[in-house]
Amino acid sequence: MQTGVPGPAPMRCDVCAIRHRAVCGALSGEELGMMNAISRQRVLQPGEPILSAGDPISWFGNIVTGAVKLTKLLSDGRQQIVGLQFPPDFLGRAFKERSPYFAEAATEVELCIFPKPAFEKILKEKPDLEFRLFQDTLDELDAARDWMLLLGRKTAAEKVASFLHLIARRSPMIGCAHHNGGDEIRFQMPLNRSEIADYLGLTIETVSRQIGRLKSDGVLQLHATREFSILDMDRLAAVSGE
Amino acid sequence: MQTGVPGPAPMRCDVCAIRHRAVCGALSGEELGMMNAISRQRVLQPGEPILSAGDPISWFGNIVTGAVKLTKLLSDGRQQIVGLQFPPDFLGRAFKERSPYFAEAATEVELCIFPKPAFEKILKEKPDLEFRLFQDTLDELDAARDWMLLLGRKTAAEKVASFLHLIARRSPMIGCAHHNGGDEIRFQMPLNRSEIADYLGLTIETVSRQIGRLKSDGVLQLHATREFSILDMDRLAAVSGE
DNA sequence: CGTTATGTTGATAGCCGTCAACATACGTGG
DNA sequence: CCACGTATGTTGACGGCTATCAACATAACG
Repeated sequence: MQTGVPGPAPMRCDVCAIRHRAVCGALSGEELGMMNAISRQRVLQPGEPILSAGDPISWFGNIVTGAVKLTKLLSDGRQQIVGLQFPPDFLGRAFKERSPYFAEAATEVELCIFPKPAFEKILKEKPDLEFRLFQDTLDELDAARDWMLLLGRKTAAEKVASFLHLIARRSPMIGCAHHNGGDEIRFQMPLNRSEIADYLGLTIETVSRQIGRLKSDGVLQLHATREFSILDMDRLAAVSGE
Repeated sequence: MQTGVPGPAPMRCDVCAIRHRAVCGALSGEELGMMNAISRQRVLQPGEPILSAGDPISWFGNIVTGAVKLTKLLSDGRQQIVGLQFPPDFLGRAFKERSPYFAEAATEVELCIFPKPAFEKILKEKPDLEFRLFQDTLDELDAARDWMLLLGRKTAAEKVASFLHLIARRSPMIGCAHHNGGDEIRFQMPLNRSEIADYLGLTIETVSRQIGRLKSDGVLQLHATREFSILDMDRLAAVSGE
């Protein structure tokens, strides 16, 4: 049980839900003790900023629960979400002084954070940790390229379907899945309509209309604005283009 | 001087144009000898395929000269260029059995290639090399996210201006810059109109029209369809959105 | 010089953005 | 608990940007 008091707690890592899936999975017992010593828990509310573009980076972190969005802005305010991260993703741009994007809590978020210098020291001493981060970065790059295909070439209908398919598939890992006995996939949407639009390069109105169309087509059901049930996963996949 | 005969040539690396800027820059003399021993030169013609999505990856490479495009396809043939690589970029998806994208020569390309197993062996033994690749991957991820902003939120005019600005800025490094005495930036476009369209998420007609508009606005001049001079770099930057 | 690939320009259509009105959910304080 | 205000989401009408279709021009190449 945790104390609720911030600061290092003895062997907090032992009960950590993402212990093995996060980058920490690359560390052995002793090394984990070092991480435990320098790490702290932090809870963020929806909309709370984590990093601002151009900000000096002073710490890194793992997402324990919740969803974090990475955004970029044009000077006139147009916005694009360039990354959406969930447990057990690593947060922060290593080896760079300043963040190239904004990071913001989309839902309530629990982070396990560690100071940049201390983490970079461990990184230098533990090649396995660096290797793990490298792997994760390669996977992120693959995901970014998949998204470039979506942004550049898919229609609004395909974009929305692709996004819902993505969230539905990953909902158990994300921690937003709801089960109601049947085998339909039910989850709570971690983003509001405006954020979905910013992720897909669309407007809120178009997102709303496309969700409405999928609803009237019987592909999904809305229990509340953010409570989705996918009734026909195959059809959702078919509509998503690929 | 090279012999033209494929296969390892004694100390080819010593005269390599990208020796210090490529990942090889992380290697010392002895290690470079190992790379030299396993590497071969390969020349590709424009349009020649390098990797197909889903293909088993059997080798990696550095781009010595030319431009390589990474593309992804939807099942109905829609295409998106998800990466554009120039000297001294590294080519290939490390730690994955199969390529997540197609790679194809855009111009004539000189590669320095090495077998995957041999390279991965050196990678395991030389943390500096892995670190260098990691850095490059992080930079690629940053670039991919910049492009996501362009694809999702920029207008056709801004997309074309951004792209021309990118090529103009990097033309010296890319090796397509032409100097004609004055300080105007002149270069040979490494992509044809269709490829530019696939990079920007547009059609060839829209690309052509936007280039035409920049021409009649006095921002640039066309000496041939692929010979550009940027007359007003500041205005090009201004039109590109950011 | 003919043939094909590449690029340009014009006319038209449609998808999606914009503007606007309305609906619903949420929170706060009376 | 209800009244009110605000934030979020939906729906409709309309317009503009960009895709599509088509014709033509230019370049590349044998």
